Amino acid sequence: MADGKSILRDVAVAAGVSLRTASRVLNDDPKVASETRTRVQQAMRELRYTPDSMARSLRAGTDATIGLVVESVADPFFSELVEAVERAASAERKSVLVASTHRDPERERAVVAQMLQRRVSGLLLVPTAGDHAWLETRSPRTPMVLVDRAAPGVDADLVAIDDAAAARGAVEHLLAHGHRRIGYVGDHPDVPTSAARLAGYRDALTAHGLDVDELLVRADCPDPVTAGQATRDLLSRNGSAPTALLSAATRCSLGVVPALHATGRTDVALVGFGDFAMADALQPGVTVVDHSAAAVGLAAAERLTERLADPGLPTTTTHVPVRLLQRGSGELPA
Amino acid sequence: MADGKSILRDVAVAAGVSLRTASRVLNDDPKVASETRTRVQQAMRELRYTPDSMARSLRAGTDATIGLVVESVADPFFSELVEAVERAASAERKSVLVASTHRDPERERAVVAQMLQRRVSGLLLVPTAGDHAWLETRSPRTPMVLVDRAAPGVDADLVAIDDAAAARGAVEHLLAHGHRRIGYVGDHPDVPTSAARLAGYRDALTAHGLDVDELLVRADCPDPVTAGQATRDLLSRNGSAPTALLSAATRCSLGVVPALHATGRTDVALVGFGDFAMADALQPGVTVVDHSAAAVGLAAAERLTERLADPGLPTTTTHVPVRLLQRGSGELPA
DNA sequence: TTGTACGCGTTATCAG
DNA sequence: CTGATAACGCGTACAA
Repeated sequence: MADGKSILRDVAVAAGVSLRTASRVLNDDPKVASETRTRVQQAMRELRYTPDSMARSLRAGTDATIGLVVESVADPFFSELVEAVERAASAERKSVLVASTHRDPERERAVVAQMLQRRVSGLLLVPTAGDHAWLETRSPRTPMVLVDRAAPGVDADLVAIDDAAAARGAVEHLLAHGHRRIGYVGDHPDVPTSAARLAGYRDALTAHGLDVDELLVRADCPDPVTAGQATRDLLSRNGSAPTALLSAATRCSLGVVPALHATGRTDVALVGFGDFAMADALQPGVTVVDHSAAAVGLAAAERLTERLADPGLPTTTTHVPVRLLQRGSGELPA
Repeated sequence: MADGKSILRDVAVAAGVSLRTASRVLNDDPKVASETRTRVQQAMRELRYTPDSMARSLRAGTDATIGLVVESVADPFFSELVEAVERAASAERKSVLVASTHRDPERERAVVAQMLQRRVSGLLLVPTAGDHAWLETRSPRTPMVLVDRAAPGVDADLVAIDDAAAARGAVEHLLAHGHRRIGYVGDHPDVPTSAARLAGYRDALTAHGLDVDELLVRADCPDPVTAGQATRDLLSRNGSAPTALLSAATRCSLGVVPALHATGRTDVALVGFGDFAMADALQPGVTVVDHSAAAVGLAAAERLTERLADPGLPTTTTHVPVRLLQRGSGELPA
């Protein structure tokens, strides 16, 4: 009757057993007479007993929560990732604590510290750029899986796409369609992911016997605005303008696409990294390397579950496959 | 040295004071000699002491966490909302626990129960459709703010946009541009938000002396696919096809826009509810009622903070203003 | 100003 | 199979 404020001791008293026994029933301990068990369970129901997660966590030393730290929860890629992680976590009856770094290493340290302090059972981290050796000294060696990119200075599991291979695939797609002057618009190479994509781009070109024209490489676009500007710059190069572009991040595509449309240069082939809403409603549709955030999130959550089960596991790197969604951008105009 | 496993007692011993004093320093209790204080703080630093949030929460009876339950974290609207809430929460030094209902009332009950059980300090809830009287019986009367829509059967704060007014504004925009046959594509009216938008649509039309042609109303589109189909249906009505459409949800726009483009009917004026990436890159740009999720999230978080400070506050409804982003869709073709 | 002792709700150790 | 009792790490009456 004491709605909600019923504690395990109340249940024990009501069922006429000791606290320990009530606890056993709560934890499905087999060593309890089935008759006693049903009596306790009945009491639990009548008292609307709800276990106190705080107390359990304090006792257990760890909380049934997984911490997820991404760049920005609002980013379409990461929000899809969050969703996948939440799905996987809830299947494991765990809650998800989220936080965004906004690419700020200090904020990253703060939110990670907060989560460790809360004794999350595991941590899923999309690291910012820069050294992460400080993570090695994390007090309770909380199981951790790096997501989407590695972090220099830390030895931990990593779940990501094979960026270099994906970029190579994208470039090869354009090459196969006859393009020879392929521009690159991407984020700074100090983000490992971006560096790998740029490397893949270069590799694909040289593997086909082409020189990389550095003037066509704009690896300095952290946001849509600069990406749009870079696009206009590239297209205005008289005589040496690219006939195709590789946009190495969704964020970049969000600037490249409008720039292409605004300048009327929809004849320029485009392959983007990461799918986005409306990509196929545009004319022409944008071919994308579909960087499934859901697949990455799911794989990361699964890896974390494995590690939680056996903390002694050697650290591994898991590459989530990507696929190219062809949407009619990519043809070389006659 | 005992890295991370240092507990407050260790600090006390190291500083040569009692546990009580160490606790006082930790909580910035003024009643402690400044000399003693610095000694304790030094000890904390040397031992790399980190307070155990679990223990504090257990003692305090409530956790420095706010629970946020939305429809789907991956939805652009809600992910922006989550981001805003997280920002506001971190300013209050609180963590955010997220969960998605996926519009499933059972899942909603489960995740809400889980959060209450975790003793979140407050709850931000985007309720599913249907009765929520069960929420009134929540054990510890956890402070709660409903977000984006009301929930029948619960008396709680609500932070949302004025859906009816926003829909009226959108329709008036189209009327002002000369349209008289305005179609409606939206979600089911059993979602209160949708019902209000539909009502606003009707009101605006009747206020202008127009009859509502029920054949132009398709309030049965919960997803982009059905919205796209509805769009094609409406446009194929010979002689009575609409010259303009109101898409009452971002999800719907994601189906309406491609349908318009695919059928080449870009002459049909469109006003959408909720902004989305690429809305202005499309030709013509889509005019939208900008339903700022960030503003809603922020306002909700602020309201929750107020209520946490004073649980006795009367419940209120806060309407977050919306604005119309004109983007050149809406003109009546000559 | 500082210290002692108890309790938050659970689980684990040991007896019986 | 079951039951007293001691922790988990911290906050707080109450006393000194």
